[in-house]
Amino acid sequence: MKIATWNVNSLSVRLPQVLAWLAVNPVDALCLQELKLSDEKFPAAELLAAGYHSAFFGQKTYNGVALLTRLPVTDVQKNIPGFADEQSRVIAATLPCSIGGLEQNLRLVNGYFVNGQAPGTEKFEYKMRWLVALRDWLASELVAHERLVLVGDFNITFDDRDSWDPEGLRDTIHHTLQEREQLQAIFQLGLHDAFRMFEQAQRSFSWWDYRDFGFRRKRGLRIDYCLVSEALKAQVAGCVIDTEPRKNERPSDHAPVVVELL
DNA sequence: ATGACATAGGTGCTATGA
Repeated sequence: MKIATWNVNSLSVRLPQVLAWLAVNPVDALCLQELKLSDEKFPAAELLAAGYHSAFFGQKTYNGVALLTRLPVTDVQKNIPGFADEQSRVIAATLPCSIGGLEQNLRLVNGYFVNGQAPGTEKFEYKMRWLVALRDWLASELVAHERLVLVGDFNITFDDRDSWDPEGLRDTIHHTLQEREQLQAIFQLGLHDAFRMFEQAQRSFSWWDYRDFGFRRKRGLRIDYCLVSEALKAQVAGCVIDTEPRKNERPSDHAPVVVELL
């Protein structure tokens, strides 16, 4: 079974690219971030015609997340319970699947983590509060769901390998010790970075700035992740960043990341 | 360099992203 995550930076603009990508990469689940549209504008009919059910949590102009799945999901959760948030950043659901030869559901959590702008700003403080709330909620989710996959746009580089210029960008947004400590706290719940379970090329990134030919110059960040719980770790068969869509006309600035579970 | 490029909303420009 394959699960993918992709920050599409406007689903309205990127729908044709999403449909084209799914036609070539018929994953079991595609988790989207930055829909940038309200729920009434979500293209559920077009996706269903392409063979995908949708669970979505939109917002006008900003944010917005969705789960596109071959099979319908259950127990959909929108945002973090108990954490008042005007922004649509999390959607989670239970997905029927067959892993390790057993018919066992898994819990799929899709997050569009807060950007945070810069250390010292109100948005950075919001990012820290949001990360603490997410970690606390994930701890309880992991008690309820042994098999859990957390994917999304994390907006944090885990370590220096995840940045094209770790020295020059030290202590700037996506690179601060505070952000990395919060991400480590999430990993310490028993979640494993599927990408780093395998040998990967140097300068493997999932986002590149539109400006200054960032993609062509390999100046990017790895900020999009697929994490699996302890019970799923032995089932992870691979994890790749698909840079092909970044070569499209009018691309998203993010690339899809795909994890395979056997 | 509070820049660059892209998107939404709206129609000139601001807010936001990473």
